Amino acid sequence: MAEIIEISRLALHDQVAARLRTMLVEGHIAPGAKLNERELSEQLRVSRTPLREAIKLLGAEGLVDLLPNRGAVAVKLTEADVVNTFEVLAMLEGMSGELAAQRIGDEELAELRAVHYEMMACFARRDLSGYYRINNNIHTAINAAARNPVLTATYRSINARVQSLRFRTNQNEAKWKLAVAEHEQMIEALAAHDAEAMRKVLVAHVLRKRDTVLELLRAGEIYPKPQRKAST
Amino acid sequence: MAEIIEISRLALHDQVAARLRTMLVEGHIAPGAKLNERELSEQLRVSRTPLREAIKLLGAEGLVDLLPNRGAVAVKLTEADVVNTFEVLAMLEGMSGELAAQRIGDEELAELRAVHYEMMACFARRDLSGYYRINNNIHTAINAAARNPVLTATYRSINARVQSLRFRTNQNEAKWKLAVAEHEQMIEALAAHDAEAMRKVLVAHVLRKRDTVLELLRAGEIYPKPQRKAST
DNA sequence: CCGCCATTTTTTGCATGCAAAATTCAATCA
DNA sequence: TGATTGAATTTTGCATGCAAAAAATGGCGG
Repeated sequence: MAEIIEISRLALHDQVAARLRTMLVEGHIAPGAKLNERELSEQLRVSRTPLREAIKLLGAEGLVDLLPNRGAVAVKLTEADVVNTFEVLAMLEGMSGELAAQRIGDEELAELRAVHYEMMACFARRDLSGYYRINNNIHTAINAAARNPVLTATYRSINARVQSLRFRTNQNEAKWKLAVAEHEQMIEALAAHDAEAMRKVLVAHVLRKRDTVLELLRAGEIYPKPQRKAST
Repeated sequence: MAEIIEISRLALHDQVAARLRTMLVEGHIAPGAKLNERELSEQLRVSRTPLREAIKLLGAEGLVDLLPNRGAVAVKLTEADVVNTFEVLAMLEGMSGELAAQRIGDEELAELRAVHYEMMACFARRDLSGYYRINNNIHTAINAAARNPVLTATYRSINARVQSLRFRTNQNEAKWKLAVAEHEQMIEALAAHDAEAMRKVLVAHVLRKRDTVLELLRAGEIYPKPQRKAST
């Protein structure tokens, strides 16, 4: 019964890491931009020590590139990086779906169905930001239903790297409808506990998102000229 | 032509991280053991700052558990952790194999075959440590042939978490023979560019290793009583 | 006018110092 | 005797300072 005080119990370097992560994912720090320690430490009102620890963490997560004696820069994914990242992501999502179909419980499925309808409401209203938010909840729920924390953490980490790109894709009507249709199939596959069907639809879903991102990247709408390679 | 001086150009925190990683993987730091900052900084002859950065890194890699205001402890995997980790690992290996079968080149295949025979030599001599070393080279080569750096990095990171357990498994004759037979199948599948066969044999291979590790864990040969849960 | 080298400035990397939290230990009380 | 509370010690977390490396600036020569 001593679980009350858990809020604000986060270490400073974790708070800083979370803050930076958001700034990177939401594009407040542009891809390719240099992360100046002194500048950021003043902006975030912390000393350089926890900031440096946070930056090292983001480096391990693949969100920034760490250059020895030259600091860190926000990763700027090349087309090849995007292809490779989504290749892994598709497989991880596929696996999540496969396991979720086998392991999901009735209550979870009911809740997921409810969230699905919420998403449909957003779609009906053409509320894109709400759609994105709920869509994310659905994928998180599927991941949770797979009952594998290692898988969940791995997926999260790799997904974060392309999250900033996903953020910028403007769904056109046709693609949006397709995505919604795929979500319908997911619910059906889960209800039927059809692992293979679930895997297939999720892989297809992710690869379609990859293509959307690649289109944008090729159109140069995300950033002028890709040149840096991502590491990790 | 200026790629000469790249050795010893590693940052101190990276050297420390590498050193600690080895100590953890090879069991020089026992699972569940606390990582005392002052103690380690004296032992490794560095100040606490780079040491702390290294520890944070290992935390992100899932090799140590970071407890707020209470330092870090070497992860002590529960049975559930082992099952979950190998579940992801099997899939990553399967994917590596699948892609490698599609993408491997003739020279690569020839080299891999050569290394395979080196491994067979170790098997014939019952040279376990040589076998382990070369076995690892083979899996690394397969991973490289998949031509996906993101996949390679992800696999490496997750594999490191169970590497210390793998280290301790004493192959019995029957299992060893089975593993060798599976390796034969891998070479065949790669030569035939049979992606599905490759995936299957690798998944089976990893899951068999999982069972071996689980046996040891259940026998209590690795550590007396598992209690801590791993995070990340 | 452009390029190259030396000097200054900035920035990163590491060490140390100090405060707060946790752990340990002991003394007191039930 | 055992448990509990409180002080002493240890240990973590963060800030600051200093040295080395990189970047920026300026001067010189072509």
